[in-house]
Parts: sequence; C-alpha cells; structure tokens
Amino acid sequence: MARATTPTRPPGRPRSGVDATVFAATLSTVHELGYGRATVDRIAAAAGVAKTTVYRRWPSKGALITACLVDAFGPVPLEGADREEVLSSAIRWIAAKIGEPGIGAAFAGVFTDAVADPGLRQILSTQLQDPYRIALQDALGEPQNRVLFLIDVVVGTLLHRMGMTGEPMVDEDVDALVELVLPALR
Amino acid sequence: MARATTPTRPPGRPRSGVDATVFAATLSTVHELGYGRATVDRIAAAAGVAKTTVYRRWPSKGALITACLVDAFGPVPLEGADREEVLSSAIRWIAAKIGEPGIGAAFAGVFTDAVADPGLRQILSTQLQDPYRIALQDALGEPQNRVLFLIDVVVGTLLHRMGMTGEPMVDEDVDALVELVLPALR
DNA sequence: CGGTATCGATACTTCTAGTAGCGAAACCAG
DNA sequence: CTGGTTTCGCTACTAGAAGTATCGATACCG
Repeated sequence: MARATTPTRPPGRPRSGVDATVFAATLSTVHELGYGRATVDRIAAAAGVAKTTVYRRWPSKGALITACLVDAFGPVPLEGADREEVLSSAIRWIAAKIGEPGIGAAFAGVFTDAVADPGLRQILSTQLQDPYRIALQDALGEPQNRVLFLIDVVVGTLLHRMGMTGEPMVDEDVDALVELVLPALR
Repeated sequence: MARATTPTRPPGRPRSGVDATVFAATLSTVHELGYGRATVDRIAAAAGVAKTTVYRRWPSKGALITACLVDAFGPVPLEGADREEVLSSAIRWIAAKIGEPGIGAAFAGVFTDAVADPGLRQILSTQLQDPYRIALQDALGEPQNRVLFLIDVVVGTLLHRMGMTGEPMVDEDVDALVELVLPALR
C-alpha cells in the first residue's frame, strides 16, 4: 500500500507497464506466501500500486491470476518431427512452466477457486485452456474430446503432485508421464 | 442455526450419531451449494447442530471435510485375479466415488484449500491418501514412489475433469483412463 | 438428586474480497 | 502554458466467512 519506496514518482501517466509489474508481483507474492496468503492487498503493495488500480484492470482476484498465467505461459511451442515428438515436448514444456516459481501454486490456486466459481471456471477455460486445446487439436489431428482428455491427464497429474507435495514434479516422473501418455496417440 | 425443525429435542445426551449426521449434511450442502458456499454455518444448520459443536469435534473446516471424505470413501475394495484387474477395479471404484453427489466437489475443494495450507495438506495426505497408498503398494507389489505416481495420475485426472467441467468423468473416459494406466504395471 | 460433560445460542474478532468517493498527478491539445 | 481528461493513490467502507469465547441449559451417570 505504501508507495514510499520511490520518493519521487516516475514521470509519465502510468498506463503501459503496470500490467507487467503487477504480474511479476503476483508471481513472486504467490511464490513467497502461497496462494491463500497472497491477498490482493499484498500483491498490490508488492507492485507499488494501489489495490483499486488492480481492480480497475481485472474484475476479480481469479481474473488477475488467470491473466497472469496466460501472460506467463505464452504460446505453446509445438515442435517436433512427428506427433509423438510434438506431444512429448508439449508435456515437458507445461511441466517446466508449472515448476517455475509461483506459477504452479498460482495455477493450482485458481483451479481450486474455479471449482466453486462457475464464472471463474469460464474465464479459466476460455482464456487459458482453449488456446492450447485448439493448438493441440490442430497439431495432433485428434478430436476435441480426446485432446481434452489428454489435458485432464497431463495437467491434472502435474497439479495433483504440486498440490499434495507443494513441490513440482521431478524430471524422472515427468519422463514417466510422457511414457504413459504417448501410447494414447495410436 | 435454528433447531426449530424439531419442536421437542430428541432425548439422550447427543454424542454418538452426531458425526454421521454432520457428514451427511456436509455432503448434501456441498452438493447443493458447491464447496465455496458450503460454509460451516450452513452445514451446521443443515445438520441441526450448532456451529460450535462442529468446531468442538473438528479443528477446522478442512479437517471436517477430510474426515467426511474418509468416512464416505471407506476402505478400497482391492479385488481381482491379477494386478491388472486389481488396479482397474480400483480406478473404477475411485471414479465412481468421486462421481457421487457432493463427494467430488468436496474432494476438489479440500484439495484446493490444501494447496495453500500445509497443515491441511498434512491431514489430507496422512488420513486420506496414505491408507490407499499402502494398500495399493501391498496389492500391486509396486514401490512407494511408483504408487504415488499412479495416484497422481488417476486422482489428478479425475479431479481436473471435475474442476474444469463441474461434472464427474463419463464412463467412456474412465475406460480410457484405465487403458492408459494399466501398461504402467509392466 | 447432585455432578459432569456436552450442547445451543449469541456475540465477538480477524481476515479478505470487492466498492465508493475524492483529491492529485500526468498526459494531450490548443 | 493552460485547461480538459484520464488514470492513479488513498482512505474508508461493506459483506461474508473462519474461528473463538462465554454462559446458560440439558441430558447422562452414579
């Protein structure tokens, strides 16, 4: 809440740049305090921004976290010579992303909130899951329900591990996950 | 909060029987209102019990839900001629349980809360996951880390589907999950 | 019939999400 | 350099839920 760290305010009407600052503050706060204690107040304070400014840009905490995740994930790198390679590299990519500081906890947190909040579930589904689902459908040539099933398996497994242990999945188990999922393509 | 539904209080010092009543009220309340709106106040009211009585028996909402789930799940029926049959029947059993009214939402809810609450994570891990893990280790002859991985895959997938859609996984996809996991035994 | 443990009800504290209102600062146009 | 517009910061506020404290009442047990 205190802007006191910067004695003189930086020039320019702050418009662009605030999003990135808030996103970074969100991830670091979630990383340090966990999802539950990462209140909007604390996130705003960490970003050097008023809480009202956060709510002027995102309608709810869930929407903020979702936008932060969309920004942090970026587009899926769908690379590989064949479909198996595309899928396995995508799995390793999402596992690595979820393992980055703050991202996994934030992901598990919104997901948790979304269970009880249909509105947030809608946001999470359309803004975060759908882009990857469509890209994967295109790259793998699999039908929608099949890709949704694969997403359930991969993301569900990674989040369950993150939720139960508090730590991201180790590489060895990510390898096992790839081995487990790959035969589903045939 | 109002006991008014029963004009005259039933006789006997209420001690046994209250747990089952509260558990039933918990599941029905979560089923009707979702995890987020299933407050301890409402659960207690639905059980015809004071909120203080609930907190005298369980130290937190998460502990209550976990105890409710432990009671609702009961022991795993580990049946089958071979390991494949044991595992596939266990998967179908847990999928069916999660599909029962209230159970899936309650499970996803505590899991969500556990992400941000190490204490609750401890309760969930020891009271709910460990018994099944140990039983599965014994029945499958697989090492601990392997069984934990399988639990991550199966439970994670089922909860992810439940969380994203609000509905339990359909039988067709449960079949696919069984097909996906079974080869992991070899 | 008295002692004891539990229960019910009310009130309270604390924390967090989200909102309202207002003055101030910064950008832009003329 | 001056006025208009937009965004921002700040304080204060509401509403809802978790969890606690207290006390009178009630039901069991010896």
